[in-house]
Amino acid sequence: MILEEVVDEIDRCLKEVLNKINVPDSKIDYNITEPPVPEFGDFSTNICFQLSKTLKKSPIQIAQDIVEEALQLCSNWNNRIWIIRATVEKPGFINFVLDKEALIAKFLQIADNKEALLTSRTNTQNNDYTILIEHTSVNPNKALHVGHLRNAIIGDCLYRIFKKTGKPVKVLNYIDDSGLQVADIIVGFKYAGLSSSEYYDSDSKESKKFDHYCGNDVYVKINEMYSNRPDLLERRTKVLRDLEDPLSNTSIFTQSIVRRVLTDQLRTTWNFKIHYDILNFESQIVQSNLWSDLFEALKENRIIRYETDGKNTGCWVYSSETEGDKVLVRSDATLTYFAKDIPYAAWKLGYLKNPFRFEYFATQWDSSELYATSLESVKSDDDAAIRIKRKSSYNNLSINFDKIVKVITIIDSRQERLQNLLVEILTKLGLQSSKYEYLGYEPVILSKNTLSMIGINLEKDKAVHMSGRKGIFIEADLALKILEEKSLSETKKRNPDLSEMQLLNISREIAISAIRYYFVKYDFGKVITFDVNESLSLEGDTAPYIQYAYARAKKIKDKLMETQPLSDDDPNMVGLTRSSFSQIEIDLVKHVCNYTIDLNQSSEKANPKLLAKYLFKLATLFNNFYEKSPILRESDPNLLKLRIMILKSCLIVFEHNMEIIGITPLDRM
RNA sequence: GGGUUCAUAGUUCAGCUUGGAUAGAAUGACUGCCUGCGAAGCAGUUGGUCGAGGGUUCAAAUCCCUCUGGACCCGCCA
Repeated sequence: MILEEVVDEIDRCLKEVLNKINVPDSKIDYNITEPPVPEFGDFSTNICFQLSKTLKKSPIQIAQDIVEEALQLCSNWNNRIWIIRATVEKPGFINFVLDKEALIAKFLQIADNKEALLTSRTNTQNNDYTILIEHTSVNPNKALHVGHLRNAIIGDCLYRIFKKTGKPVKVLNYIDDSGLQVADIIVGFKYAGLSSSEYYDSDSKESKKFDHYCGNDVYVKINEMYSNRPDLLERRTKVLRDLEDPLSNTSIFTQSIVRRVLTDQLRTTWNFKIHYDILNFESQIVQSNLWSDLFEALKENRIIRYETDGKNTGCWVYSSETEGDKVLVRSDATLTYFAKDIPYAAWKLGYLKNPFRFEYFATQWDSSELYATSLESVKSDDDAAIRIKRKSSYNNLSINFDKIVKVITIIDSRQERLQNLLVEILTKLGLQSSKYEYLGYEPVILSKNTLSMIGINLEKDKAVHMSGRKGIFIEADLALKILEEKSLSETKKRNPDLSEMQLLNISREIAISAIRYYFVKYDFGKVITFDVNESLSLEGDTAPYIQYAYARAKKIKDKLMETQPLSDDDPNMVGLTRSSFSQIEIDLVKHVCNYTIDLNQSSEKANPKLLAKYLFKLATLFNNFYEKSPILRESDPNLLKLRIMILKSCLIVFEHNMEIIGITPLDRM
């Protein structure tokens, strides 16, 4: 907030200078940034380099002219409140020095004001729109592995960023309950003699979670069996066909299996504090009229064509300029995977009439309600096989599809190509393609060490991709468990006075936070090599480091409250001069004041990584401050007041930012 | 073959969108600091011709081209 004003002030001065020397400011693309080292001041501009061509003078000459003459004549410069002086530095930079006393004085006025610290002045108040985020979308035939977790956590952080910056947002989770992978386990249960009842009670502590059982045993086993049991492959084809009829025995059985797996999957994601609003079931999208409506539109607009010769004879095909031909409808009239995505996307953007109602599905960890798509026609209350805990009526949730301004889908980068095609088609249908964004991230792969832990030994020192089919994966639940144990032993050492229950709670929160932080701090374009030992660390650039800094801050505040209730009199600068506060305090104040800028950027770029970086730096600066600026034994009352205000502001920003990343603030750890 | 993407310290990564001053963290190794607001911490040392070559520019890790190496995508699979 404050720093935005400072930059504005500099900008106003520079604009006036440009005006004086008759250069239109639109022609000059300069910036105002923080210089690399503190000796160069607090802000810096490259404007002289940009001017040197048009003015035909050397940058350093221009810099001197500006600083010594032009600036002195500016009305803005004479009325300035933040900048003490401007200096010229060798190649041609102009550096500005911030008035630290002014900064601190202003800071003291807002340091315990949440509004001022957390709200950007650029925030608009128009809430008449909705953003959709779709993430997780794991096939309901297996447990989530750490790769799925990356998807879910990125998506969830985005949701939290939008929510915290006041943007209306809903989270979707697409459930492919009629695809090949689900069919695989159904074949396992129905035709390969694998039991589906053995693990029925997923609440019992003894039994394995049903999603683990399906993914680990059934799915892997059935895929092994296919190679010498061709009859099972035929069965699968039949299962897939049966699934097209929602009232078939196979469908009803499948629905019950899918619900059980899905419930266990959600249990995992809820452990990681991930929020959803709607589950979209593919089977219902297939049953709805979305496809037929869209199919007509595609034909009418001549976007697809029926192939009468060549290798795609008998298929409906889309021809892309860049990607060649893509089959949408096979010669046996079934839809390809890609085809199913189009009406779905078009529906999300409000292009097709919404056929669904949203039915209560469950209450989540944050006590919000989760809904599922529902088609009135196929839903009957005596449908005993569909185990849904019916609450009351259908709709506490309403989405106005006319107000959707953006749909963001979080996908594995391997799907990016298909998504490109999808956008192409949407554009041809007349939809604004900028509304449909997909955010591709590189996958999570497993290190050699980790592979050998799950019984796979490689001769070469290489990491490999996870594969549900081959049983090569680390489940999200397992990663959490490993880290929980690791942090429990640490927590135990440090807190001998706490009960077992308290220790378990604390170590659990640490583990969840550590994993969430780990998956957001990397760039989307980076392949993450997951290693059970190295990835699950508790020191350095990790969530526990941040939590530790927070716990220190919180402890001081609690002690202050006990000993000397904070006085409410107006904090001011009386007795405080530049020499009384240190560089560390200024750096920390500047960083705190910078929060809204980073928050905005993170929101605009849809990138939570920036806030992870911000948070880590905040913790580092706070730890510095903690070491060098004692609070409880500070005797100078003015300095004490300043430090208390810094402490308070840090706590506010810590809590806000930690909630976005999903790091639990702990008083003790 | 066509396309996407990555390459920066022993290791894992920031920085590249929008070129700017001495390329930053973390971790590892080595060394200090707990009778002091919690040492999951702080301070210090070590460690990089930013994959190679060329081009544009006053200025290139950053932009453009070529090459090398890795990953991924390119089915009437999903």
